[in-house]
Amino acid sequence: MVCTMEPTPGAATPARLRTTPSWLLTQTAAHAARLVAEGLGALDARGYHYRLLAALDEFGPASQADLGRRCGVDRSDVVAVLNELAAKNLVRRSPDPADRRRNVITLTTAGRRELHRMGDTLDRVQDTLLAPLSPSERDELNRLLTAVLDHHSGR
Amino acid sequence: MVCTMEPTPGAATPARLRTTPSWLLTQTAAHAARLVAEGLGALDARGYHYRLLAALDEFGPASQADLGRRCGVDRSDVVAVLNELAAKNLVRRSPDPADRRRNVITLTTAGRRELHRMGDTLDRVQDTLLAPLSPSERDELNRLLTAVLDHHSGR
DNA sequence: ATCCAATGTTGGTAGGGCCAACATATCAGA
DNA sequence: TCTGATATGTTGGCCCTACCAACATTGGAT
Repeated sequence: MVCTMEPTPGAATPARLRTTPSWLLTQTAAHAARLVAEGLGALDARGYHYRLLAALDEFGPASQADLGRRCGVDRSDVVAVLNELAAKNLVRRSPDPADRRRNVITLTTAGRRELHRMGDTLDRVQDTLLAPLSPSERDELNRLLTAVLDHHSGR
Repeated sequence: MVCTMEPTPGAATPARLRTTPSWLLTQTAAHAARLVAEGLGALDARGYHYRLLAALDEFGPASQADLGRRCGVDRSDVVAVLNELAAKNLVRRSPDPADRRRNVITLTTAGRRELHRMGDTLDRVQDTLLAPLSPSERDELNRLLTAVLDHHSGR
């Protein structure tokens, strides 16, 4: 879905906007989000799902709070996403014997399989997104964005 | 207020995410949006308000449909934002004698003044956002984002 | 014991980005 | 000139990401 409400061709966008980094960033991100939504949507998933599955795959079983911290997802949102993932048997949620406050979230085999499928479609999405950039330009973009991101994070 | 639900320091973010352009983009954009919201919020405004005012200032009076097309804002959202701007006397909405379907939206003196105030705070926001980048890096980022944006737009 | 911190949950909120439908008005072609 | 396709302003609604507040339960530290 999403047909993007971007400035329509034929109607010039104000220069004040075109030259503002925050505008460039949010507009480009909107395109990225749209493409990601389309890609993951075909797999009946959203960005949040991929994030959590990726963290589970890379770091192994974890508590919900850990997952949220790693992926930048609020605790309350983690709950909802995990409910959905668990309903599809992509993860298992079991109480942590060592700390009864926690749940241990484990990636299932089906979950790992889905993760890979999502990863593949996301790879294609990146390519579509960055189509106009050369490999070195893509690297440079990644570098700059990472710098900004690191700066505004805990570091 | 938005305190950003970013990956918490101490908890590593999955490499799969850290190296994915679309993730870098949306996360950075989230920071940008947060900073913009804080800045404009202090002036009791939002991004949409700035966009429309900027277009009016740069291109003069326009119809609502034109404004929406120029700024990438849906017609229905333009209505709401214009209601708010008109309530504050920042714009005037009058029927177009030449085409009775349209309204002619005009920037008022107060509107132009507010626009400048917003522009000033947004300038500061850009500086905060891009703090870790050198001037040439900022230019490069702008260039790359513009390329991606142009590619995915009407061109 | 006590108090503070962390965890999982529920239930909101806000902004940006859309869509469908409608009445009214315009315009181009038959 | 009649007519069907289009454009415009409006209303009402939906979704996703990003948060926040509050609460009960469980751990930890003192």
